[in-house]
Amino acid sequence: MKLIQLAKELNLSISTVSKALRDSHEISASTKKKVLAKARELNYEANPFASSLRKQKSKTIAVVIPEIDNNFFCLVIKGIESIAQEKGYHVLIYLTHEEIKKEIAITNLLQNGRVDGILISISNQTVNTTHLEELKQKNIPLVFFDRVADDIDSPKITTDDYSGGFCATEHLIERGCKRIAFISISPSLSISKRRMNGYLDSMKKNGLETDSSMIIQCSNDEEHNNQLIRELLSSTNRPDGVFASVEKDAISSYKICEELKLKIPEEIKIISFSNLRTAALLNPSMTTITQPAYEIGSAATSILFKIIEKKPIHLTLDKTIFKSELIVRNSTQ
Amino acid sequence: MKLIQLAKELNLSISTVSKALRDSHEISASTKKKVLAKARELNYEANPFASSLRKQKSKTIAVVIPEIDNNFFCLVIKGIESIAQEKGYHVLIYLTHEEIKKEIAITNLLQNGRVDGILISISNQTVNTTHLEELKQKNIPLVFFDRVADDIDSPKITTDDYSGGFCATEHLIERGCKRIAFISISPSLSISKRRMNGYLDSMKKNGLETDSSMIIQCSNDEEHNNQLIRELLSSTNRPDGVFASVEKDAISSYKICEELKLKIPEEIKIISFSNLRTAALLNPSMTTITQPAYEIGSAATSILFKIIEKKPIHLTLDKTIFKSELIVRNSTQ
DNA sequence: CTGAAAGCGCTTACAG
DNA sequence: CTGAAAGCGCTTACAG
Repeated sequence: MKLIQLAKELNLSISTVSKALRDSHEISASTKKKVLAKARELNYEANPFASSLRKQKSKTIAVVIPEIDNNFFCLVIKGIESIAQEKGYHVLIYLTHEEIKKEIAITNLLQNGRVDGILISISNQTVNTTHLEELKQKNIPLVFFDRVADDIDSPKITTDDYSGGFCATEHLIERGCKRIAFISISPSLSISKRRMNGYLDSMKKNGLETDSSMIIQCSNDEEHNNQLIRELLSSTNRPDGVFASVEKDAISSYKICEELKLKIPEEIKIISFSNLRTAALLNPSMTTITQPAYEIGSAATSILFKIIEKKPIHLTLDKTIFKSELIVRNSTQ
Repeated sequence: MKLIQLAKELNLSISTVSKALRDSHEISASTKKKVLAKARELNYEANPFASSLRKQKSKTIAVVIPEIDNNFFCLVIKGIESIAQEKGYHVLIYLTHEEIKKEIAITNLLQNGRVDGILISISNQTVNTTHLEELKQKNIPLVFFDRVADDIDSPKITTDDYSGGFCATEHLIERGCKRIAFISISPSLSISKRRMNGYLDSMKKNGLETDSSMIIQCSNDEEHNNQLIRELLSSTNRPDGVFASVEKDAISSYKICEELKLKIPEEIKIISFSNLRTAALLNPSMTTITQPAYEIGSAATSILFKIIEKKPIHLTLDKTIFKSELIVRNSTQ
């Protein structure tokens, strides 16, 4: 079903039909009515590529994330989709699998008009950010969420990661922990640094020692990470508290504790940043710092649309920092 | 960066440059080399809408699913993405939120060339399938997975749902359950019927009674579903076994048992279709029938590409049925 | 208020 | 082997 066919059916020119469909003020109400009716009857839908080519707009946004089998990112996508659907926009999904190489390949694909804007949470290998700078230079609207690139001047939606790191550590200390192991995401991520700084400051404030043996820097090799956690938890001076930056590592820690027959929370307490729906049902239920993932997704998307629509952005929106919530459960009892 | 600019830089016509970029046999090796080098240098990427309009191909597929905050669908997407990335395809995501109205709106958007193919798992409200039939009539490649529309002649990737339903029930009966409550997804879904038939046949085979009070037909109103489960579990002749078709309802059941102080598995046993990564860590760990979600996603996508590329499809692939796995844990001990 | 025509940026059949 | 030209299906500035 093309415009020309629709026009023939109506005995009108394609110009008139096209204008009627976009509700142009040049067209009479009666013509509009006839055109709309016919279009609906024949289920006419404009060819998206012809429209996009002509209008230089894609009606599409891209979401670039490191992984998808993770409740945080799933909920973020849900939030993104809710706003995009409202705006009649399409959503492309790209996974970097935590590889900078893939992230660059993806951003290259997005350089030439395929999308009107990009929402991105960078990979844990992303240190050099020239590929992101290039998007900026091409004036492609760009909004970061959660894992942001500090050196790029674009809106950033995050949670209060320093304070999350600090409060989680304070909580463990209040519950009697003295040797607290911090399991980091990649240390190069600023989100990871902020969480770790919160942890370090809380430890220092309470006069507790931290040494490198208590900080695990995770890589992308899951098995290797588990081995590091296993070694730490089975060492003679093992920690009495584990603070995981991502739920994946908390789950690993639970499994390794079971393996080593370490009792949570009696022998070791566990806390984690997590959006697990089952946190309350775990054995024992897990204390979490939970981010408002859905809200992060929808807020980032709203800001992206402000840029796309060239609306003014309040400076306060430009660096939106959501609060995360400490939910105390039995793993730190 | 447009083709015309690239051509000027190279002192060649745009035809030649275009052909060189697509490795046409009409172009000399030396010219190709020069063109490729320059294109890389200037980071040239063809305008996707111009290409798509001209070639009548979008290099994009759509994934239409009822929800995303669910481990099954997350893993499916991961499987889909792996194949799409390999093929250089883009992936659009659409959520129906279990609403037939949204499903129809989405399929209408996909009628006019926006995608080269569609992967869909239908909403639980989808009984009438004319909107899917229309896609077929427009020759848009279509592959169903998990929640399939039986009456549409398209490839369908599923798991052995009847046998999953049967084995789960047999397992509960072996463990001593006599009154087993089946929590269904929407009854209109064929996947739901198959699971329920497996349940019913196992009950009958073992001479156990089933009455309608033991079968909960879930709606899209989460709170209402929970209320139904709560009423059932607090009734005087409550079940001694719960078989949930989706993990969401199993999680609700766990929570309600806690609320009612019903001990799992002593007073009530629970089994569920589920891809929860934390199933083994729940209190108690949950017995699951687990579907190979990632494989379902990648298999469905491979078949979709066979259709897109007009390769012959073996009849055996057309109705691929994966095996799901019964993983016995403590909730049915 | 309606319509003819140009043009978005590519690709490809055809001419040379 | 290279290039001029048509055309994919729209939208919109312009003419009438």
